[in-house]
Amino acid sequence: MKLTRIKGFSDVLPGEVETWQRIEDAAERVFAGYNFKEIRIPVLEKAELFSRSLGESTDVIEKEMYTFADRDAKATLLSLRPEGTAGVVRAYGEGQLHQAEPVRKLYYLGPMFRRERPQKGRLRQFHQIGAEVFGRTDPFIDAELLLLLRDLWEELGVAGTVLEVNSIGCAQCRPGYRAALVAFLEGHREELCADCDRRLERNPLRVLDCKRESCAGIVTAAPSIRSHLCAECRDHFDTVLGLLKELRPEPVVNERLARGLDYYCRTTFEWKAGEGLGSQNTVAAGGRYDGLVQSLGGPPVAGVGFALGVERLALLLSTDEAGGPAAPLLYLAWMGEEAQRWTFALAHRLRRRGLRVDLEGESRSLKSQMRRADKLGAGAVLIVGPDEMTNGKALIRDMATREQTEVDFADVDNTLVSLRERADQVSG
RNA sequence: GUGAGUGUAGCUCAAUUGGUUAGAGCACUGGACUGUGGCUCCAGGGGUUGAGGGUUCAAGUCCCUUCACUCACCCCA
Repeated sequence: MKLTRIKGFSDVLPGEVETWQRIEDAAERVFAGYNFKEIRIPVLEKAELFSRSLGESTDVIEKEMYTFADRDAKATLLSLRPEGTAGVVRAYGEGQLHQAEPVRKLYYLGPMFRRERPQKGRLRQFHQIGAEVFGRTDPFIDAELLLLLRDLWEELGVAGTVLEVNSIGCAQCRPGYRAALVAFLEGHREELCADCDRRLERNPLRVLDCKRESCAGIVTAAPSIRSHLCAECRDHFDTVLGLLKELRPEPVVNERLARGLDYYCRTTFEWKAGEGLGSQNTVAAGGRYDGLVQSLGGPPVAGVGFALGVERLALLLSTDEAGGPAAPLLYLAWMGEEAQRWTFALAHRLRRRGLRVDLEGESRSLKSQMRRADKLGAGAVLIVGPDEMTNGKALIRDMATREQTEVDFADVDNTLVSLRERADQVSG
């Protein structure tokens, strides 16, 4: 093939797509139980929306966004969305959603785009399922989101995940902590790795979760975020932890858990996979972003949310490939042009009555048609050849029992429909 | 953006120190059974050995370039 997909963009082929459907179905069920409503937002937005919300100097903005000039006279810069929160926040403010009802629980799913080097669990077009809650400042909603995710894992049969939580403070207390942390790290500057030296300037909290042992050693002695939280932030975090007590597995407080995007405050969390994901092992992550809506020109309402990576979740599920139980297939085997035309019309009638039906388009031996029926997993095969056409009777073969019965053409439709209904009752 | 690894049939893999016409299993198609599936047996189709160049009497094999993929770093869901 000369025309191939572009790097980091992948096809989801039949066989794998069932896993995605399972994830999406489960997510929709769980969201419904928590009274979330779906929102659908554009894939393309003004570039400014993302630079204002994610932070000008984040890697996502600086080097990972697909940004290009529109064809209008002003050549407006547009970007393929690298994440979902900014767009949802924009829609919430623009649609004046807070006027009618300030508290909104929204979810979305769809493709996101970041031009990174692909690796396991990371593509340039990847898919997220996300949730955003507006107008709730209380810690109960933070906990509710985490319980929702836990329910989703349970619904999907995902095991071995670990929840890490932290509080990174608010606009009042974080600057103080940041200053204390920077002061501490400055004292160890020579011992830090080159990456951390850069982090110190750009996002000092990121030094805390450096993977290098040398840096991790230094960081153990660093000032603790928890001791720098203001009274309100500490109360909020303690309440969240208290509400999560019954969560299995119990969350791990990780004071070194930072966030890459600028808009987060207070509660942050990451849900990590135990095995099967390689180094990109965060399945879902999120946190609180109380000032974001207002900073984008919306009303002063609080926000909390998360996003989960569908590809990563699919990697965790693909091992136990329990495909959804599709309706049993009825296969129509025909021989001769007359029978072909007759079965073609029959197939259409049966499909309109809800049956799953298939048949060949070109003449093949009955043997090969039977082989195909078997391979396709047909529950029953209808056989019509020249003999049946002259007799006005068709053969129905039950593939499991190998029993065949003869049915008048006049009764074929109803017989097949009731056969299917009986099969549904047995399996359902 | 940085580093490492891997490219042979649709898939998983062979091919001796460089040596004839690049093989096998699975899958696919057909037949054994002129109108009946799973098992078995037989046969068949399918390859620019990722691409381009070089060395050599001779390259899947050695060298160079390039492309693709994979993993890790960075970053992040």
